[in-house]
Amino acid sequence: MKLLLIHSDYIEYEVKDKAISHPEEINIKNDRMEEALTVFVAVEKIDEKSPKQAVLDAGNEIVKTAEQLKVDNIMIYPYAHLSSDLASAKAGKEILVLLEEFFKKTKFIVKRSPFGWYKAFKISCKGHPLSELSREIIPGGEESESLKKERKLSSYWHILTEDGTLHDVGEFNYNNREKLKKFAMYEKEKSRAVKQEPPHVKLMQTLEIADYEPASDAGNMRFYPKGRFIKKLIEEYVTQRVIEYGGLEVETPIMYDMDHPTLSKYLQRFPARQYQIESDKRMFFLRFAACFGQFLMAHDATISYKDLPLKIYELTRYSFRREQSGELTGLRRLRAFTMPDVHSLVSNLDMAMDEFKVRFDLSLSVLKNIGIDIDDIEMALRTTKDFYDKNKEFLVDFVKKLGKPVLLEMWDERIFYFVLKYEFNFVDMSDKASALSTDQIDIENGERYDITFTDNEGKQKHPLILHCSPSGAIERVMYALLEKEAIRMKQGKKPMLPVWLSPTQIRFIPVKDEFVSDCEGFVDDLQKISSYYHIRGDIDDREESVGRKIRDAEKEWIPVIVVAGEKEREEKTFTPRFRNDELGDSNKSYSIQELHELMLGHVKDFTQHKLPLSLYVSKRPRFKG
RNA sequence: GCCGCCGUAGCUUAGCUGGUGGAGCGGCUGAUUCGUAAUCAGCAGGUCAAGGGUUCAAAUCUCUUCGGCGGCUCCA
Repeated sequence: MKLLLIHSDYIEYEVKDKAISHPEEINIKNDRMEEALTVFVAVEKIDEKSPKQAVLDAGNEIVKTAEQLKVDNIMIYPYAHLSSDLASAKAGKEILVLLEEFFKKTKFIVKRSPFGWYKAFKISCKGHPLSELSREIIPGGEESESLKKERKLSSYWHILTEDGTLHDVGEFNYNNREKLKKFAMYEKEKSRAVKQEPPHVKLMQTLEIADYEPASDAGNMRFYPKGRFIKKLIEEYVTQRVIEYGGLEVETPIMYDMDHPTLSKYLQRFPARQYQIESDKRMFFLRFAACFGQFLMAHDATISYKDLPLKIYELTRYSFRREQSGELTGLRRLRAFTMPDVHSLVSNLDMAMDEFKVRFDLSLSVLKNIGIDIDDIEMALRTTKDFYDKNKEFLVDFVKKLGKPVLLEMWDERIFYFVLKYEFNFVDMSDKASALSTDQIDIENGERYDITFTDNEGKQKHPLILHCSPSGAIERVMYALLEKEAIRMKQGKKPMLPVWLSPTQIRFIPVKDEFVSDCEGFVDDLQKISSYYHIRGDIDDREESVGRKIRDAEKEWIPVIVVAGEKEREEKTFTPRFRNDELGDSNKSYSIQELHELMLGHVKDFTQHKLPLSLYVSKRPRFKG
């Protein structure tokens, strides 16, 4: 049976002449239905063998679509032209009647236009992506291509534990692994319990980190000074780690010719997802990943096997994906995002697997140091059955490294360009999972881009390519950090960004005007201790009460607050308010030198920058209420 | 993109069944010089997201567009 489903504002028809010698007898010559799913049906030979099954399969498929579209009305419309292998007129009519009866038992209101007549009809199609669908129903057993693919994807979800056992996702005992359960359910069922605005949206605004920009396209954010600074620190940290790992940092264009022979093939598979721009009558698309520039560069390079693994790195600001508008939320998913992407060209699968291990450690370490721990993430491994069977030990090693069970998705055959992929996913308060770090073993693009290296026998070969983002999109890392703090707030704890990411690390509050100059001296002393390590202090010199200034500093999540007056001027020691106990003891006194050492422990491994704001709080504009 | 909800000063918001918008925070001015989460007083901020319609009269009803959120879909 062939179906053409049209989500229509209305469908109306008028019966004209007989199309076959003995058409169905009719009472009404015309009819109309509003807000209907119009189902054009061609009954085929194959349906005659098992009419009931055909009706059941078709009916269920139609119900599924109708529920998705939230329509109540269904118009069944015989339409022979959909098939070249039609059932007999008698069988066709019977099956359509059965189909109508199928719907009479459901909540839907169904009408059927008569069989065997030429009819004039008018239809108004809504025109959204789901409004026109075609389906092929093969009764019993065999499913349509798309269904088959879907089924295949959904039936191979497992939990892989450290002992190497594969568990069924549905039957696994999650016990204390609530987040893994949520992640598995999110991936498999796409189901979620909590329905609310993600808390990081309010936080990114009130902390003056980032905000929506109505004058741009949705999903293109503005970053306020503090947000830009935090983002820069993360960007630089990830870059530094990749360079230490051996990545060669490059920069490539953000737009590419849509007609370029290599790229156009790639694009044709996903035509609707890019921004397109015109320049001198040529059409360009904005890059949606760093791959293009790096692959084109590698294509032109002369590479020896001795150079492998060859690691090329770029931090794209930005990559663009025209995600569906309904998918965009805060910093979680954007249309313009900053993506660190390091590719590694390797000679064969063995080298790929060795390299994969190195990068796994890199990703885990990068995330951990940024402030996202193993407890905050759930891992997914995605691979083919073939790869799994041959390399089970290799995969289980990653589970052991992580120290907790992971979600394993397995395909019968390779559907994508990679044979193996891992992701670290952050699961937020709304049970939504978002991928952060990821790495893939790509066995297609070396050839597609005609990248070659010379092996030790002088032969030209295509490398395999690993695609890794050690942190995931920087904006998404910020989302994860904020969501993590939102969870802490809900538990009644004080939220805080990691010290190295806090724009102000120590806030000095003079009790009177006359102590502002002393505070300037303290900030200066802090800076003089080291010309390399910058501990960022500032001064709240506003004409406000001390209580008020402390309150404001707390609202800014400043890790250390120091009130300075007569005592501090005399003794040069301070009794700071530490935001948490790990930073220091709020009942003890510290000298400037000791405060510096305390802070240093939290920042020494990261990139160093001075305060990106005015030293004086009184001289700062407010970017957000 | 689809379905649903929402959009009042920079921010948070009051405004009942239509009768030309009130407040708190923030900002500015003045007073206060203060020791660990909000000092006091005054002033200035609003084509009620934008545009059209209904009406003597629209923040309020209606339509369209834009933006945000939730769900669906999607996530190479």
